[in-house]
Amino acid sequence: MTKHTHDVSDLTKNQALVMNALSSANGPLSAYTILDELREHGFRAPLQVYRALDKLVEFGLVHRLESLNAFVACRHPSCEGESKEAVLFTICEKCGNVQELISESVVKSLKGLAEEIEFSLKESVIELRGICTDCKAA
Amino acid sequence: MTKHTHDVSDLTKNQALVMNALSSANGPLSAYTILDELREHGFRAPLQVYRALDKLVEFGLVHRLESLNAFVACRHPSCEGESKEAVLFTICEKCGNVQELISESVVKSLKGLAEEIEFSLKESVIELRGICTDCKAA
DNA sequence: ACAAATATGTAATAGTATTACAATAACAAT
DNA sequence: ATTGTTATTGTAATACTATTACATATTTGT
Ligand SMILES: [Zn+2]
Ligand SMILES: [Zn+2]
Ligand SMILES: [Zn+2]
Ligand SMILES: [Zn+2]
Repeated sequence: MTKHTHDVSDLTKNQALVMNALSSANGPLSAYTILDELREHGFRAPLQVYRALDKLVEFGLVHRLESLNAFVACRHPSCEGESKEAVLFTICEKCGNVQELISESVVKSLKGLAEEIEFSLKESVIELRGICTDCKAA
Repeated sequence: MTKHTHDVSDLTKNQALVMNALSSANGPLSAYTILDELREHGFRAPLQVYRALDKLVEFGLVHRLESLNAFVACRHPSCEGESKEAVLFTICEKCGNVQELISESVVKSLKGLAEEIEFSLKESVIELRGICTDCKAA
């Protein structure tokens, strides 16, 4: 039986390297950017990155941004388990800044909708595109 | 000044061909699937498809499904203009069925959230993954 | 020690999207 | 009609993203 919580000490070598690359980045990274950063640590092929990413996403430590084809370290205390239905991102189209949030009100309306149309919701992809506060000011 | 409404009669030859391919499909198609279908009509290169898709998406006649890397004809009377903030999709992970919806309640909570965090929302990507009614029954 | 399961290495390939440049067609204004 | 302008199309090459297939190594449980 797999454990239901995960921290860095649970990770394999490659997973830890990828996790570290994402954690120390100030925003989302593409798989190939991660690969390039980890070549000095022995990475040679995309699959090494993709395999690690698969696991990290499964563990809830990393999120995939579908509209960017990129990955970002989770900034929440716990996005594991059920909260995959809930997490959402804002993406600034000017500066690229990405913010991770959970909105109870959004979750509620989505679950209500799903129930209404009898759709068995497993996971929500919610990516809000626009201009962030900082860029509006400037 | 560009017109604010678009129907098939406004479209260029390539745009019309791509629109027709998507309209007659019963679900989303990838750009390369469209290309293959249109080879018999003279299409030779991906760019012919992507250029048409760009315009069709801009017109609101076609939506891009980010989590599928695919495109689908709009099934709504009018998804043009402001409603890009509002449209959402359910995607059945079993049968691949895609449904396009607008939920006032979801729109409202998203706009409320955006206002709260002072994010200037231009467009929402909302793709709900799960199991559709038909597949639950079976 | 042994078997089973998990993780890793490597190469090849498949799938998605854009850049660059040339040619053509559509359109408006002389 | 001719010119200048813009939008559209054609084509090739390239870049970016992700998976399949197969071999090897490591970890885990007994
Ligand atoms: Zn998270
Ligand atoms: Zn910004
Ligand atoms: Zn629509
Ligand atoms: Zn289904």
